[in-house]
Amino acid sequence: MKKDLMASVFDNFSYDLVHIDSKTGARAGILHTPHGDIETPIFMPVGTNSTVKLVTNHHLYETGAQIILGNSYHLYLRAGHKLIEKFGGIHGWMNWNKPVLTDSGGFQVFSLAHLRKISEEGVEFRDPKDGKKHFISPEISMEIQQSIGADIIMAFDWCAPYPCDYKTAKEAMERTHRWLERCIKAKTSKHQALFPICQGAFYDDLRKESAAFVSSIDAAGYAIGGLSVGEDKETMNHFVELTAPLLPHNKPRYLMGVGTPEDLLDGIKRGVDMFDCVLPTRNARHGSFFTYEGKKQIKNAQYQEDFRPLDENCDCYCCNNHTRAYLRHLYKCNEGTGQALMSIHNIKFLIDFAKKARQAILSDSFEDFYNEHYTRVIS
RNA sequence: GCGCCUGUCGUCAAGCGGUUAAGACCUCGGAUUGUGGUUCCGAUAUGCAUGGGUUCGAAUCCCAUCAGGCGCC
Repeated sequence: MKKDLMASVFDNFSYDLVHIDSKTGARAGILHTPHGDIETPIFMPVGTNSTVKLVTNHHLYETGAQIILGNSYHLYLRAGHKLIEKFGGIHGWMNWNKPVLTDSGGFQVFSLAHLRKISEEGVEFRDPKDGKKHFISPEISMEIQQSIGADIIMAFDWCAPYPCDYKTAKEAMERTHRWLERCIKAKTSKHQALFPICQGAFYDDLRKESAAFVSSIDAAGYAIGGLSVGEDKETMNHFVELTAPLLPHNKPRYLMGVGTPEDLLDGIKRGVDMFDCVLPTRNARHGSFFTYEGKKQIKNAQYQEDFRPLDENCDCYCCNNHTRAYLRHLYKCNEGTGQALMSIHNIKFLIDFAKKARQAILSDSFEDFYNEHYTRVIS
């Protein structure tokens, strides 16, 4: 049976594929959105509760962030999407004038597994804070995300766990597809782009089927979901390599929830354009920081009298102003300023890393860039 | 000077004759991937102020010494 071509309606979005690296297939492009252009490959900082934890907008702009994430599930619980709508959507609410992407809450179906019940209709959640029950369906997720008003909104999907038996993986994928059709029908706003999400867990045939399904929909961009959920890197790379080329070439591809500097290299190499991850901010809160020589832990004794910046090749606010010894002191004293400064560093590190990768692609030398950095950047 | 009390990891401590000498903090190391996390995991005292003694067996009982606290001259 031939499926009718569906369209996720959107205005003011387009993607220019500027250059493809001749040796690797890595892509450089520009995604145009109502709140500005996004140069890809891009790393997008995560700001679940309409703030990138510990980082002010002022510093966030300074990192060169071109787009940030919010989470519709968490914003629905607090502060409430209707309240945010009254402030002109998330841009007015948090006073951020660049693009925003909201996740649908689909991932919380996976990450808060013990607090939910899934049915064909949708998912019953329990508020982790007060235990109160809530119900989110594809339609409700669209309603929430339209009120929040991000530029890019995500389909409400079912991210299967890892490991996952074939039957469950297939069920999750098929339901994700049905939910995608419901999302498309429920979405009415034209100033937002809805990204479908490819699922299929860790089965080649399911991944191929899902990639074909989402590609049959006319959308402004496409996401690869359900990866980086506990599998090893080799496995993840295999499924990115399998999936990415099956998605429309003239649209951006977003690998959800990834990742580390080495994951960015691996993803870009396989044709991924967009990444997001909580790691830079979470790691910063826990004291570890990215450098071009690998990840390090600021609380280690070796930094007690280290007068260097976190990374000598970084020009973030933190590296321009403070030493490792000072930052270590702040962590030892449990001063939140240290975490805030290191969050700025880690975010800028990944944003710059993606930007450098982009330059390498534009000069058709991404393979050299990959080889130069891959082993160094791994801890 | 006399009397009483106390001495267990860097710190605070459990232990009251048979324990692999708890636990907490600190210190040290490691995790973290569409954020329920300033979170989670792991390591660290062959030794209980020192020296003797009693006992099959002592951080635990006895004696001496040293150190600290309190009280009285």
